[in-house]
Amino acid sequence: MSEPFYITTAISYPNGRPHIGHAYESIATDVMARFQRARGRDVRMITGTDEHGLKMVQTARAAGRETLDFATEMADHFKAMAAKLNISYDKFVRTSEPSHHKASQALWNAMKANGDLYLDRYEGWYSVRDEAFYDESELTDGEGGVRLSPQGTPVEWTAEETWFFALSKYQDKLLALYESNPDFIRPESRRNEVLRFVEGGLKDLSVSRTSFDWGVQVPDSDGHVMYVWVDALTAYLSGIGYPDTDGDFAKYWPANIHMIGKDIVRFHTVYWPAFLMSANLPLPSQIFGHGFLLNRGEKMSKSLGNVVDPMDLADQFGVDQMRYYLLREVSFGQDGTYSPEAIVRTANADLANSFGNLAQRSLSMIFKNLDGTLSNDYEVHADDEALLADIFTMAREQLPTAFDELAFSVGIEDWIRSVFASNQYVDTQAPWGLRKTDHERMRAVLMTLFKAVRALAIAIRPVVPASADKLLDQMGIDADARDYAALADDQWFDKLIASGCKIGQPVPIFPRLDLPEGAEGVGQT
RNA sequence: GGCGGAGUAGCUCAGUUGGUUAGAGCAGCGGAAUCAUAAUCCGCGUGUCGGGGGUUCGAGUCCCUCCUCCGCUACCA
Repeated sequence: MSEPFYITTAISYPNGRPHIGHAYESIATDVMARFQRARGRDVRMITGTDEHGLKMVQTARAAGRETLDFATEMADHFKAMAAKLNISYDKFVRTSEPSHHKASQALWNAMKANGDLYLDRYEGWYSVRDEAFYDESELTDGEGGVRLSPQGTPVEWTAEETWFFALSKYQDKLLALYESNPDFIRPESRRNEVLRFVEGGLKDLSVSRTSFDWGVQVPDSDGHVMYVWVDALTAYLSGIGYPDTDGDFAKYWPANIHMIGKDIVRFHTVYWPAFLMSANLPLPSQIFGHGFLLNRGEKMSKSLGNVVDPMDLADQFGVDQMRYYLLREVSFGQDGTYSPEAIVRTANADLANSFGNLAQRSLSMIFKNLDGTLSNDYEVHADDEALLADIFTMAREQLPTAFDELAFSVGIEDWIRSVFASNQYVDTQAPWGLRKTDHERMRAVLMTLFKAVRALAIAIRPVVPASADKLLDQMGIDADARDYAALADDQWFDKLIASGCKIGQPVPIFPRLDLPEGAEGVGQT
């Protein structure tokens, strides 16, 4: 059995429709999942929605809806986005599901059994909006004598009985974890921030609420629901069957990667491992905090009115074009910026002009000049060997090495270099000239190109799965011969020829894009 | 305030442990070719490497300082 690989996106808070940031995270996670599948790993990918907490109740109420009803509608939007963007998740966890409640309660009981949960009284300035208590010193005065949190939300003096998690007990263990697993938190800059935070001392964490009931009931403690983050993080466990520790859970836990946004790094790198240690569960290998996407360099916000619907972007430019742009142009881990012009420019330059056209011209010549027939009984020249050697080095070594490190833009750059090399090869060999002067040599060149295009398509397939498949379909490559095992198979071409494969009139896979009407800033901005 | 990151060609960025004339892609200009989605290929960049100072035979690459932007964090009226 192949080695398991478990990866998750963050469990999104669905008090609104998904935006481009959600799309970005899902795409990056999906590319990693597809890449690992291609490498032969037994992949499990989980995504979902974190539906509890007062904010959901309030948002639903403002919309005149029942909370669960509203949550269901929003969760459906997230599912629709995933479907549209070709996200290959195995399970979509909704934290409102009974099975998830059961998992959260099991985790709770495990932490309690370890002596890390205790009931106490909490008094302080509480912000309903932030679901957090603040110290007196953090507050500012708002209009009409209202006290405001650092986030500018109103706070009220609140006293309630609450369960605490003994986070302070775990300070040393967490620091030891970061020390012995330097890659536990990535990228490096996030790791440093967390280190400093934990070194500064940890206070016990309030992990239950009594002011509302939309959440997971605390076991044997009427009136208490769990703090949203306790049950949200548990989704990574419930998604693979916990508390049943056999089956999928035994196979996939601990997770290889939790992919999250940089804004929730602390919950995942401090609270989460502490909860797991408390429950005596193994820890995930890595938490990766990716950056944010900026719209033309500006932060997205509802007030600026520049929030982009990923569904619209996909409709305008194409799903694969959008996936490609986000991974190629954004250095993963850092913030990135996008604009219609940039997406169009990149998609046209790389996908339509360079790669799409390479495939089109190659297959077209095979169709027209060789009647679509493939053959392997030609004399190989040094140029042919050099091109294929270059491509295989990229496809089998460079790109995989980069993708393993989540350095998607680096791997894609290696890929596009090989595409450039292939176009250079076409022009240098000029098979259209050989057609008249040296038909045998032309055949060798076209067969070399066929092999080149296949390897290029397989290499980039995790990023642009639908388009790559459309191309490989036209090339007669079996659906199950599009992974790394296929790239390592020396016999693939002979087998393909033996199957009697014939290349038909090719159809372009990446259309050239035009800048949509009304897009501002044509040219450089 | 503290800590950390960033500031390199019009745009987006690479630049390893300091070492030959600072690189890539895109955009732009010129040329070639015509198989192909008017796509491709070749050629063309005198950039104050944020400012200043320093160490060194030699610094984009180390040290100091200042400026700007960003992140985390602390606090004061």
